[in-house]
Amino acid sequence: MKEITIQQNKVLDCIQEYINKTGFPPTRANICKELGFKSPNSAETHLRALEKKGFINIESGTSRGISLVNPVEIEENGFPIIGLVAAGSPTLASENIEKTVNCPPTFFGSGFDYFLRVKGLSMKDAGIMEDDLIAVKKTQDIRNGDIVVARIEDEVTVKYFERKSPEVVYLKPANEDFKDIKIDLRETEIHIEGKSVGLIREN
Amino acid sequence: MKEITIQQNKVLDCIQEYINKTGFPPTRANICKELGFKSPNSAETHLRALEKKGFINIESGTSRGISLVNPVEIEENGFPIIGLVAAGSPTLASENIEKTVNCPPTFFGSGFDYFLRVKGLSMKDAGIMEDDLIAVKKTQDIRNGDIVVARIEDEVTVKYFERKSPEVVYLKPANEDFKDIKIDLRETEIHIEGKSVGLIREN
DNA sequence: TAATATACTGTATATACATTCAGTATAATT
DNA sequence: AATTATACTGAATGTATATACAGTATATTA
Repeated sequence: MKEITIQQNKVLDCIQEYINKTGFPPTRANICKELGFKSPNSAETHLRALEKKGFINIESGTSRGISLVNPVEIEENGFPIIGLVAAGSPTLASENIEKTVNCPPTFFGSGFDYFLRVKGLSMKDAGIMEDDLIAVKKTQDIRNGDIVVARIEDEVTVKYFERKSPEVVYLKPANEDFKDIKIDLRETEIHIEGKSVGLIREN
Repeated sequence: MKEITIQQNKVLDCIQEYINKTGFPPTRANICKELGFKSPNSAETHLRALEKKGFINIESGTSRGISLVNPVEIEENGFPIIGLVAAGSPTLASENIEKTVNCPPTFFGSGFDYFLRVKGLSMKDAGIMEDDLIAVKKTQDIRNGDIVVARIEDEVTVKYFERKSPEVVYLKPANEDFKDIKIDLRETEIHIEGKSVGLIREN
């Protein structure tokens, strides 16, 4: 597998996307339309180059006869595990990523963005134990009773969310040893990083 | 999704196989060759029927414009989910399999064999809640404190395992509302189906 | 009893598509 | 200095392909 040029890579990505979108490979004309080429021969030459370099196969004389040599598996996307550090926002910056977990994006239904490793036992009665991995979906669509990943200043916690009034939010632990956190939005800023849509426990 | 006829099903399978083999959908002529039809219209009418019944989409005026509505995922690593019924051994027989989950075999470290859907809250203090999926590894290598899937007669339960003496085994729940189960091996037979090596919670 | 769905063969045709040929231009090799 | 690869436009062409139309036949439904 030789090196690939920027344009050739665009064509390769275009083929992948087209297949994902439609279920069948694109024609030369389709590729031209997607990438703004004005001649089908532009696509043709790129396809020949990609074939020569081993990225695709072209079935001669066959419409849409393009097949990817190494099809990108739909679940090739590893999901990052982010450590729940006491301070700081859980960012996707690489220095915060413990490792990545290979699992289908639809593993927990509607999709999620990353895993968060839980510290402490404040949610133990919700079945969330120390070192569990919470599947977090980045969203602002939070309802009362949802388990959210919330950030107050630099402190990140996982708690039940409950909005009592427009100004008052409660973050409730699921452990009698911990107390509810009452937040007056007029005094304190709160960031909802996302909500928990699933859980994985290793060992 | 209406009922499908035998011939239509053959055509549907043919499309799936063709895509798996070549990477792109078949033409009417391809289907005819595969299934022995002598007229492209044979394929055409079957395709129209399949489209009408919702099994495929056909992009009009487009060569090979067939796409499967429910593509069979290439589940190389599908693990079965087995319902934990009150009675009976959790077998891998297809009638007991809810569905399969696509995840890497090494997801929980050393490997596992199937998922068991948990009923009841007897292990709630161990963070195992109703409807959680326990990753079960079939093994007899059980140590005190392991969470095991045990079968007594026809009853299957998930509990902590503790062997007090060569003749006495305790199955301990993680919930104060439940009592320890004491088993005298001289009186009662106990089968260890495996032990829990991980957990998944959906939603 | 007429209509509709299934299951085919066989012919015909407009067009969707692959593919070649002729150019232009730039950059990297040899 | 001559190739070779990249990166395009533009036009032309044979054929691969979808798709309609005309039949034949059986079974099911209204």
